[in-house]
Amino acid sequence: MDDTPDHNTEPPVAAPPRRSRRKSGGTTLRDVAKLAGVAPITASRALNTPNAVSDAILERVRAAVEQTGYVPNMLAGGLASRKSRLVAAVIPTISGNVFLEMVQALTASLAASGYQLMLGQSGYEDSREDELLEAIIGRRPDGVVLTGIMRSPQGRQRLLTSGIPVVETWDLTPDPIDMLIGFSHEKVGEEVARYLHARGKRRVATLSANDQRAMRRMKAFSEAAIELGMARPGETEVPGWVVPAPTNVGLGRSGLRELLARHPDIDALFCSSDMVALGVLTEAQAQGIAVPDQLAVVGLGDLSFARDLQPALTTVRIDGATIGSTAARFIVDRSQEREVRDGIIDIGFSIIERDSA
Amino acid sequence: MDDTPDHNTEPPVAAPPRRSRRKSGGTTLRDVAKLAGVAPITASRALNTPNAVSDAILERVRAAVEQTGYVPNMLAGGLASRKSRLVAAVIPTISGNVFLEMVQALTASLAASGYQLMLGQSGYEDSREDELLEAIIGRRPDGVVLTGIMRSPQGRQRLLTSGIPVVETWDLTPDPIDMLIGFSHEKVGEEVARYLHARGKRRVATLSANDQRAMRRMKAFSEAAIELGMARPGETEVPGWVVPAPTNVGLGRSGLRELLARHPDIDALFCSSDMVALGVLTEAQAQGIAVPDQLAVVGLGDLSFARDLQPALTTVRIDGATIGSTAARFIVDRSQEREVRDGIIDIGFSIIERDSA
DNA sequence: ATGAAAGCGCTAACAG
DNA sequence: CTGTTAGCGCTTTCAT
Repeated sequence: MDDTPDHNTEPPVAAPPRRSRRKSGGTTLRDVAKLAGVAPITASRALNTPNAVSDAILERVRAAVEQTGYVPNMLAGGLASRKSRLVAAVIPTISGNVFLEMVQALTASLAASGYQLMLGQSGYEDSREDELLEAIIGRRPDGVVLTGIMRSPQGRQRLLTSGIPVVETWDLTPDPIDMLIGFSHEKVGEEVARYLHARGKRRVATLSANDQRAMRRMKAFSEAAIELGMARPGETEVPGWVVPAPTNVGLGRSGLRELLARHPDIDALFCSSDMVALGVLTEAQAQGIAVPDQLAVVGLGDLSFARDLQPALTTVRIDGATIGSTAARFIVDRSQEREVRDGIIDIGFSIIERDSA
Repeated sequence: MDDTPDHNTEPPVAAPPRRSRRKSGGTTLRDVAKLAGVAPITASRALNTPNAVSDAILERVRAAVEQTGYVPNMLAGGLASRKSRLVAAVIPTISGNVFLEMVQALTASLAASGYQLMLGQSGYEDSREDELLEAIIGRRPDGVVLTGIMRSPQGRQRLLTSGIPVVETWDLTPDPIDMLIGFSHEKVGEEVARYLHARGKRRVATLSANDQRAMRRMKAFSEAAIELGMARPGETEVPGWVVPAPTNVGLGRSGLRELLARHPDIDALFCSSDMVALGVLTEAQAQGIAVPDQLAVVGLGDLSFARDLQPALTTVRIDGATIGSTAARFIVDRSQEREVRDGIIDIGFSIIERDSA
């Protein structure tokens, strides 16, 4: 509170040698407005809602922008409007290749609506996911796309209270945080088991990464296989080999060797990713094992190379592109206060029958 | 220009029923400060420069943060401090797999320093790159990582005047915008030609994506091959086949077929990516062509699967992880006003000799 | 070591 | 359709 003497009859003085922050030097909306001879807000409108402005002014503002090379500061805009036009995505890792299609579609769809993607990699560990979350929420993104279900209660809570639209993907849950685009990993396992059973395979096995979702697929696969009678007497589960995520071709090759050493009689193998499956195919070829007759191979992901392998890889297709573009649409709609109907969807999967099984 | 009557002797009234913007409802630094019984700036210091604050206050602020679940708004912080802690990366496409390692390393290294990555895909077209740029600069990132050299003069200019640290990667140029981490595509072509020549191959060919850098590698390869005497009389260049980027396995398979139809006698093939090379290997196997004896195959990228193929793929290794982590370091250093020495480096490449050539 | 004031560059709210 | 004003939530600058 200033102790201005009460006999001061003038409006508060503007004088006290005021400090001033260094101006960035960059062109601001103010500069543009001044040049165009309008108020800053009018220039703002000319850029953001051109219809709300007369043609003459629109023209002048555009010219001023052109002349100055003005680029709006979205940090400032975002702070004022509470719309950052940023969307964060959390994926376990980009190098597994399984999520590429989704990220690709997400980036593209968002860009088409003027949004940018912030990428975070959690590395299959729930702990890092939690850390990432704080960094993400701090940027006040207009949406968050999660790969998988957010398990950690703190994470859920944080996201919930942040009010940011959330899309969980790549899995199903009865109580999503917000929106959801996924499929049932259990069903995948069951269907693949049925698929192999129908093709006469009776001695099936699994080769899986040790991540949550892959393990659930394999468990369901094993249970369905047992149920279908594809088990030796006394066996309660199907032979399996687990490798660390993210998977790669080498793990597929060594995995097959390990499996064969323990169970030389297996006639079909469900792999947790196409990369592992490629490894299995490669090792089988190297060992002179006939695919699919001697050993049927099923992958997951339908990566771009799957159809072009020799033999062409039978695999479970997850439509990552649809997951990505739908997630983008959900978030853009939400962030523009449009209602999102059917924000919880099971996009399913399909077994693409090719030559390896 | 208010027309306040000049007989007004009172200080401007504070009264007029003032509108107020809806508060976000979220916890702000102010709330935390109030709870801790300190000024906002002190709370700010407790969080950002803990050393500048007494232990007692530090404790109280931390408790208040804990209690309220406060998450700093980095948009606001970035606006005030001119540090967004965001770094933008522009890559042609994520789906080609060649840049994955770099993106992976970039994300990880940045995250370790508290920075986040914004991903933009330009799609191998310079035009989209220009568009992206505006969106990027608008967010005032603390750095921009470009894949390849920025060709467009407007783009260069924009970046230059923006004052944002820029790292161009994956290529060399005498006049980079700012920092540079790359290698010579011409040298790659030459070295591969020499490599094949030394292994007795005399009828070499190329299978390349139509992107700028790949084409330059192939051109240099062809010229070196000619120079080395690996040409039929009158030939001015080596046989080649061009496919659209991004490459995939299918293009490799069909590419080999096309090449063989036109030049049945080729004995070595330099592919512009490991994905294409995998396609070539697959097609060769399908056709019963012996690799490397009948046909040597060299890829580029040393993707994770290269070593595990059968035959293991001889390829040109580009250390994407180093590109990514170095770029991250450069940008973090710069953004913290630390000097970056040797900001222009040629990281080279190496030919990884395996079984396919 | 702590605080008051003044913005960063923009847009929401209200008024004409 | 255009303008005024008051912030968005934080940090800088200056002062103590």
